[in-house]
Amino acid sequence: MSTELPQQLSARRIDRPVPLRERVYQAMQELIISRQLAPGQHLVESELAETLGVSRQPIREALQLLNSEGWVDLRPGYGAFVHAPTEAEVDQLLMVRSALEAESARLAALNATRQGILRLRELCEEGVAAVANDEIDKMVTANAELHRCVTEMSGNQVLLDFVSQVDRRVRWYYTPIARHRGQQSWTEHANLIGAIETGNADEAARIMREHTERTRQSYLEQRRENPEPDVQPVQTRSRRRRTAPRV
Amino acid sequence: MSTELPQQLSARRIDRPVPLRERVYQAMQELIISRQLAPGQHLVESELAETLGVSRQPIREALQLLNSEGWVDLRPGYGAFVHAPTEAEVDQLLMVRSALEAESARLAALNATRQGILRLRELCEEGVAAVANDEIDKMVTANAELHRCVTEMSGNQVLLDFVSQVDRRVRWYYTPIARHRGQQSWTEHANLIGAIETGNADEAARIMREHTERTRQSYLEQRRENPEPDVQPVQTRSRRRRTAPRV
DNA sequence: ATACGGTCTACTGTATGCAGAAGTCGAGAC
DNA sequence: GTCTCGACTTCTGCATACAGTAGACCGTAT
Repeated sequence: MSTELPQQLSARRIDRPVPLRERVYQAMQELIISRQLAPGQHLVESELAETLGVSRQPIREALQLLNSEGWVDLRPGYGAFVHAPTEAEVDQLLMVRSALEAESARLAALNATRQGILRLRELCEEGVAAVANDEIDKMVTANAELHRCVTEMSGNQVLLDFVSQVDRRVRWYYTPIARHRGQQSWTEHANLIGAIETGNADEAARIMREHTERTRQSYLEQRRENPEPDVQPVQTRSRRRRTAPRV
Repeated sequence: MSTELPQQLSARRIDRPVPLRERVYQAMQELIISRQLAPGQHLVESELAETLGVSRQPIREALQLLNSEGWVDLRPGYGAFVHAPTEAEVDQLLMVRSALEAESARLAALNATRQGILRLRELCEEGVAAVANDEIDKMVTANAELHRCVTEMSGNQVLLDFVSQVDRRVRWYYTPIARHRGQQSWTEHANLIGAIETGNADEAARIMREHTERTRQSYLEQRRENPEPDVQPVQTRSRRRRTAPRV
């Protein structure tokens, strides 16, 4: 081997064009999270295809994926519908999140690195600052980042996959009412980081558990105050009428 | 409404024909679990289509699903490959399982019903009997059933979904070396049931945690004895040669 | 031989076509 | 007016067709 290409391997392998199904998946997830596609809504493949400018094939594949992650329900023979979570389901999902996040914290305490701790402290400061300035978006972002960082520090890739998936759905359900519970949340984060830093696994897990459990309680309270604000009965099959309704 | 149909609603709604993609999914999962499709193997869509007697479309949809659950890896532009778990990944998956199963036990203890306990005891007896008679299959089945039963008793449907998914994969990875650890396992199960019956949530969670943790340790030991028995390097792209190789 | 380059083929990604199912609308019977 | 029945429409599920690409094979030059 005399012809060796310069060691610029950082040039990164050539980027395969991202498959359409991926981009459709991303796009539709956005549409669902942003409520442009309402829960319960019937997703007609041909409409989506036209809207996104692709054929039905990538749409169908994206729908499969969205279905398997709980964003849409695929009813054989009837098509896809945006998933409409029940109150009980959200609660259950938050419980699962609790368990997984607690485990993350436990493992993170065992695998903590100096850089990791520093990063956590940074994020914590960002969060506190965001609360002080009442910047909701930054708050949410810092919170998500911090939790993700903890899970990454667990060193468990499989766990990271699961938690990411659960968290995305939690954010979808929960974000509309998230702004509360800002102050206390970041004190808890600080305690958590302390426990992780000192390698106190059980303590870290306990704190994380209580932390996420409080989030769940907060959700339940919110729900009790304005119960099921948008509980349109899932229309069994919302066909478009053949002729436009008279105006 | 004078014409009311007899109250035989138990007749159950008409059964839509199960979509092909579902059956393909089932079939392929079987093929993977039974090792007829080896880890790392390239799954050519047209071959599968011909083998199963359907077109590529349902195959592709099934592959999407299998991919999202970690059974196959979809490499854009290169096709589908049976997932080849690394040792680390299996370990990590077993950790996640531990956390989720422990949570199941905790919740089960809080929601225990008389019937549930009875069913658990039944399964436990079956398991003990299977061990006594050295019936591997029955052992595995009873074990799976028992764990599933516990998760069902948790009353958390979301949790049940996750645990089921994780358990299926664990069984795929782990079954070949499962037979060990029979005896002690069922004593632990008995203790677990006791804790659930008395509603001792923390105790139930602790027992389940240690129980599954021991399973993980057992896995690690097995691996240490015969490390990576079938670690064929994943062929990057096993094309079929144009002309059959000369015999 | 060994290296290089062109052609060719197998495979994926995407689009289109077709059949069947299920709801909708309207006309006719009562 | 209300009910019933049948044609129509729209949608999904599945199959097929087409294009682009990446590797395999093979001849040629060195």
